[in-house]
Amino acid sequence: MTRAGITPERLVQAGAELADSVGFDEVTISALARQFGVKVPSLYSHVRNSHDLRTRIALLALAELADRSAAAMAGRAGKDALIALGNVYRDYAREHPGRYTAARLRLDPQAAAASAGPRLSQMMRAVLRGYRLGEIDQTHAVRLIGSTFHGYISLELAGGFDHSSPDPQQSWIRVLDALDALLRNWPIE
Amino acid sequence: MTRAGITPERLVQAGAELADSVGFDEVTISALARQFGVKVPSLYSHVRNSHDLRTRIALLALAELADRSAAAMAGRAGKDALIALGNVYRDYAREHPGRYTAARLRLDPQAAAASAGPRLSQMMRAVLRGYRLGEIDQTHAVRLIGSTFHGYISLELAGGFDHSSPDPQQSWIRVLDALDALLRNWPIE
DNA sequence: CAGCCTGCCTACAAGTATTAGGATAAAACC
DNA sequence: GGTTTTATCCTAATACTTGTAGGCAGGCTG
Repeated sequence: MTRAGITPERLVQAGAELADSVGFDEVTISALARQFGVKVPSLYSHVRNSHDLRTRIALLALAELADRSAAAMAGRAGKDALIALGNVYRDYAREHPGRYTAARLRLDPQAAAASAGPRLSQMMRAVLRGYRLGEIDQTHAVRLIGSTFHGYISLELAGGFDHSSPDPQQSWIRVLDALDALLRNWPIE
Repeated sequence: MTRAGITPERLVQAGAELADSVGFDEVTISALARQFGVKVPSLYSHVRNSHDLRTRIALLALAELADRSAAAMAGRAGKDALIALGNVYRDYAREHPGRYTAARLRLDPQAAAASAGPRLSQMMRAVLRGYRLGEIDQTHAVRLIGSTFHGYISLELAGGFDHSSPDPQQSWIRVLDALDALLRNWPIE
């Protein structure tokens, strides 16, 4: 019998595309086997188990996100950088909802450390170099920005803004404006 | 054989508790049947299917959240109200992580309309009465606050702040401060 | 007390995850 | 080029989940 030529990479790629089209939760070993025209147990030569597969998709998503972020951030600072980073996250989530969800998968510490996650954190800190914040306030600010980005994107993705005006795009711009204003004028207690 | 005395209410309650202890995704008809010492198909007399069960848990969570919010908001305004509402969300998520996750389940339009969701929206808008915002800006602000609350809580719940100082509690306070400052000084374009 | 309904049951079908072990195509080696 | 090895795919089997169909009997209703 001719071999299907499956590799872990092709599996992860197909898994990522499947996630984007039917949702990350629906990414299943069986569905992938069907797609490759192969029996289910065959995939266990390439991937340890379901969790392993999902983790790899998460790693792919994190890497793609970090790459896009780095490209967008290059040569920008201050509000420009903030907007660029925000748009990278939001656009990625809209283009690849399944992968964006995957990127939020909780990784075990070692996998997390080896992932592109730290690179993303650095990008966030880089944005803050354009604002004058103390060491500790920088951490608070990273958390605020991360929360706001993620919160907005996840609500928008879940359809939370579907049935109400005004245009989410407008709100997004206002959110970025608001974050910038906040960082420029960080409240000191 | 003696009857187990199962009702939809008891099922949903047990499901909510199960969600809090092992995660909303792990709430399964089988697990509940085991817990009630009953065969799996028996539960289908009380609940239409798995989706129905999950929806009901979501409705319970939304109602609890709305009740707590209403209680906390009574007699408060401005920053006080903002902080109270934020803490309700955060505390609820920490006490009942499974239910909080359930509350974010996407409901079909009719279920959503009949849920406590609208009550929660009203609460959010009530907070904004303490700040002077135009009609449209109010919607932007609702989205910003909702995003920030949800984003922060979901990152904290996912353990995103686990391995870095400072204390998340401090960051949370700063986030609330920041939101208040922002609303008081809403950027006009 | 008779009958009916409801709450639980058994039996079954289908989908998914995972392990064990076998067969063979393709690659590696002499 | 032939042989050995390895990796890829297979069948078989177990277990768990959802869901449907239909049966039996405990307890309420007339």
